[in-house]
Amino acid sequence: MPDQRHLILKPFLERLTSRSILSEPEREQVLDLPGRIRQVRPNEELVAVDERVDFACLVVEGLVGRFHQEPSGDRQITALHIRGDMPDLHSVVQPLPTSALQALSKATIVEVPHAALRRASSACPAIAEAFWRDCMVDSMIMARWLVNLGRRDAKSRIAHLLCEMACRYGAAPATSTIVFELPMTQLQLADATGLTSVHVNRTLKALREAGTAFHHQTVRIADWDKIAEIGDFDADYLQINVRPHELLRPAPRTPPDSGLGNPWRPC
Amino acid sequence: MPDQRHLILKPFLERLTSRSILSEPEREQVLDLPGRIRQVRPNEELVAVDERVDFACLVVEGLVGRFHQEPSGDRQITALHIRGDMPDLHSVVQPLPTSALQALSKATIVEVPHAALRRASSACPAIAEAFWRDCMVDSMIMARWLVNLGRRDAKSRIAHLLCEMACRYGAAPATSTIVFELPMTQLQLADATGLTSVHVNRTLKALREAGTAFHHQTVRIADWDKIAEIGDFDADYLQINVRPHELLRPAPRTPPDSGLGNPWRPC
DNA sequence: CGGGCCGTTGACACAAATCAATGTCCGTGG
DNA sequence: CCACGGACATTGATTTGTGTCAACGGCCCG
Repeated sequence: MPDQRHLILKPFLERLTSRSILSEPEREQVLDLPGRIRQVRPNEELVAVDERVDFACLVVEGLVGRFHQEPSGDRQITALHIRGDMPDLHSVVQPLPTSALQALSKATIVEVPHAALRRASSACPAIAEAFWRDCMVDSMIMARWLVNLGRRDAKSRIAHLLCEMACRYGAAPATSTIVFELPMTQLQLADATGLTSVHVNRTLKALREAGTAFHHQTVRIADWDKIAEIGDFDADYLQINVRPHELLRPAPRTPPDSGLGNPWRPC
Repeated sequence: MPDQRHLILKPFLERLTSRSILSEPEREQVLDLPGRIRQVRPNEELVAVDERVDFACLVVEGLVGRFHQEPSGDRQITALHIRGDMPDLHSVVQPLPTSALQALSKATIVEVPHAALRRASSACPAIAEAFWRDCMVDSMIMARWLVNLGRRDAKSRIAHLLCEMACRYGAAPATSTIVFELPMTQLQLADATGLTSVHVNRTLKALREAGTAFHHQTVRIADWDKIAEIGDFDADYLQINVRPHELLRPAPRTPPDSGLGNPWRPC
């Protein structure tokens, strides 16, 4: 059933090609990746800590998070992943997870064998590079979260997170009212922002006065500029709408070699 | 002067091979990377935001950090890098930085052209994989920092950071007193832990009672177990002393294919 | 109908920020 | 050689943001 498979892998391919340059055969190869579909319920674990995996998870539908559990019982979510994301892509080079992957909502995921991902990436350097780059975008998002937790108060933190998710879902920026589904609870929001669910609740109330509401898993932003300012949000780091050809092609150094060092020898 | 170059690149190669498997010619290729040496003073910027780079920085000596600046003037350090680290390796696939790289102490760095790194990684998939993996270790460290800022109080945060740096410098764990240089100020420590320098000072005083002192850029840990408990520290995530051959070799799926999906076709 | 999970609100406690002053060290220049 | 300025460290008094504890309401689902 290659048709269904293409339907499932298309968002992933689009994610990759939005930031990387892949030729037609390379795209085909991504679309031909095998995988096993799996339906999960809210709070179900996709990948457990210390349990070596031989596949990576692709999110087809729903919201997935990376969870770190403290001995005290406190939890911290360090990443959120939506449809088209492969939260686990790094497990190809790092098969022993140090944190757990868990669904926040009902979700559909596809388990893609590492073997297939490795074959694709070692056969085509461009695919390897695209994988690597995608992992680095996740990393840049995490850096922002670190700034968020380290230097901003509750109102800004939540505003920033809502802005980020609005952009990742493709709903923002926009001049008219923005509405999108964010299938998570206030407690999960607290786990992601390093707050308590009680304080998240109070802060959401305050944000409502600023025209941004989160009710019934739905975010409604009346004034994008305002919430972006509260959250001190700038979407650049998400690398959405970059022009891969413009960004990556211009040769870093002049082709005849830069005179910097040793000549390169093939291995 | 290949001898000097080897001296400089050796710690980097050792970092790579501590977690990845490289053949002899692949190792040679890493050691043959070209680069330009540069001496920097404390607080000097190595890479500025939004300023496209065509090289990656290798830390030969000193301490380097990734800085995010808020409009309010607050700063957050999202990563620290020591000798042998390439804080910038990801710039190979992401040449437009969204945060700045800055020296915390006097430092020696080498600028390695992206062109050379790209040639090495596209010629040898194993090198590409090693680069990718190293970036992912940085990412795992960042995830821990996120837990640190999100869920721990000042004492734990600082304890955790000191533990991490002790391990990365190779000074810990140990049963006897641990002593190592950490060339940063209390203000920089505050910028890394999401605290104020005033509160860092008070917290260091409290940690001194627990047998861990930080004076004159030197950390002295009398009781490793104690400080590790305060910081809720477990070194696993640092991927130090992993056995790459054991971890990576065992084939993820059986060679004759798993029956999961499409046959693989070369591109 | 009842039991959970989630959201909501209030009173209070506390960790960390803020404001402010003083101390120490070190390099520089008179 | 000493005076000076600047960066860093230290300490106290006070404020404030967020956590904690506790109770209640709504809603879905069995």
